[in-house]
Amino acid sequence: MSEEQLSRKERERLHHKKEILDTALQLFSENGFHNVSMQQIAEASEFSVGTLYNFFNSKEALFEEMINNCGERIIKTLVAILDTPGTEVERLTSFIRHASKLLEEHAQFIKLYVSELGTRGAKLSQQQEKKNFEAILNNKLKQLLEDGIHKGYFRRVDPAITAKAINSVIETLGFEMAGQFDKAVATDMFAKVEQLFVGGLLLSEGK
Amino acid sequence: MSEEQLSRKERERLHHKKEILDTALQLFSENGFHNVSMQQIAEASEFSVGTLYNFFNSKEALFEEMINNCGERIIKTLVAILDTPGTEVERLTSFIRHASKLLEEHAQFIKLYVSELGTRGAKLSQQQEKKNFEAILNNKLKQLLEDGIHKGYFRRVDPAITAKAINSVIETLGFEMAGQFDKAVATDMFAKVEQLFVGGLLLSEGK
DNA sequence: GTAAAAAGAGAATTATAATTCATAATATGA
DNA sequence: TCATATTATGAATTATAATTCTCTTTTTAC
Repeated sequence: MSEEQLSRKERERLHHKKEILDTALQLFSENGFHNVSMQQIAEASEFSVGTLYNFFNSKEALFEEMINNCGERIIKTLVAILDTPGTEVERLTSFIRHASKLLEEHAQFIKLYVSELGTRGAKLSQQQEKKNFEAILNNKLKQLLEDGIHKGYFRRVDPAITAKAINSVIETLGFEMAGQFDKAVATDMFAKVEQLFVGGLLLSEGK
Repeated sequence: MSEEQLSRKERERLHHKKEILDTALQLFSENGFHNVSMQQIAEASEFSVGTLYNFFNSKEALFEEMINNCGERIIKTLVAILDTPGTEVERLTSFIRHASKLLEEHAQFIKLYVSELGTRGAKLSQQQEKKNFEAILNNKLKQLLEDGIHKGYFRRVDPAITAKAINSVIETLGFEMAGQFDKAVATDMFAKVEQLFVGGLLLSEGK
């Protein structure tokens, strides 16, 4: 009932909403929540301020919807990668490699997420559905590491901290690259991350 | 001429300034730059708004001075630790261990720094002295790792990325703990970070 | 003890930006 | 084609908060 059965009108409305959200993402991630006005979003998206309020109850609501929207998409992709069949080593490797591509597409969002939810997180997550994207990912990765250790692939490090470490680096790199993404540089960096973590964790690795 | 030769009045003034800066740090790091008004800072520091403007030209200026103030102090401590005599292994270990204590003292600031300078960094650093604290630290750590690799202590990982990884984790942990710091938890976490990195980097480490 | 200077106070001013709302344009269906 | 309903518009309203400015209090120096 909610899949294909949308009237042209409804589809159009949804499309307009998406346009607004995309514009907002762009602006917010370049300037931060407080440095972007509804006016600016209106101009950039070629709608009027009134129309924005037609779609969203408040600037805050617009922001939250945008965050959830993007976060959902990204997390789905990453979780899918971690759930791929294969040994833990292969999956970890694949995860790090894919992160590079994902950063390319979502660098803007990641930057925003990290920088706004530092001071905003508390308030945000209390109110609404408390989708803590980072936590979901951390858990998933921790599980993978735990399994890998059990099966004797990895050294006996702490899975939780290691998961955090891996995610932190990825986030930091994404952060740094946002705005001036260079595919070659990114690929190279992530190869080094892979070497650092996968190499550092493997029991077999001699030198 | 600028060390001890300050009149009581000057010392007092400096002390007042410090009080304001401390209050500001507290408020800013709990709520973010835009969610704290000069009014609030005035009330919390028990001065009037007018007096704040007596000390600082603008809210922006107050913020920047606070950031530089704190950053300077922290970076000095960390660099000192990295410059301590001893082998690279010892120094890296010591660095990670000290980070825990440092976080305890400066968790608030670190949180603020990370969350505000994401969207603000560009503007800020262009204008003024461009003291990029993170970069300084990263370089120092990178150098240490490079030396350690040369001398055959560490595996041949990429020093720059590894430095970034270590700093990222420390930052992330600091971020998470800000506001609800628990010494025992912190110590434990950093022991695990140490195990992960120092253990993972050492060539000798068999299991 | 008093006049000049310095520091502090906080109400008034100004600027900015979120939100509302009366009006206009557009689409729908008979 | 016209009446109605929907959607879009952007100027007007309102709220908030930075900054200024005049007045008061305190300190200093004679």
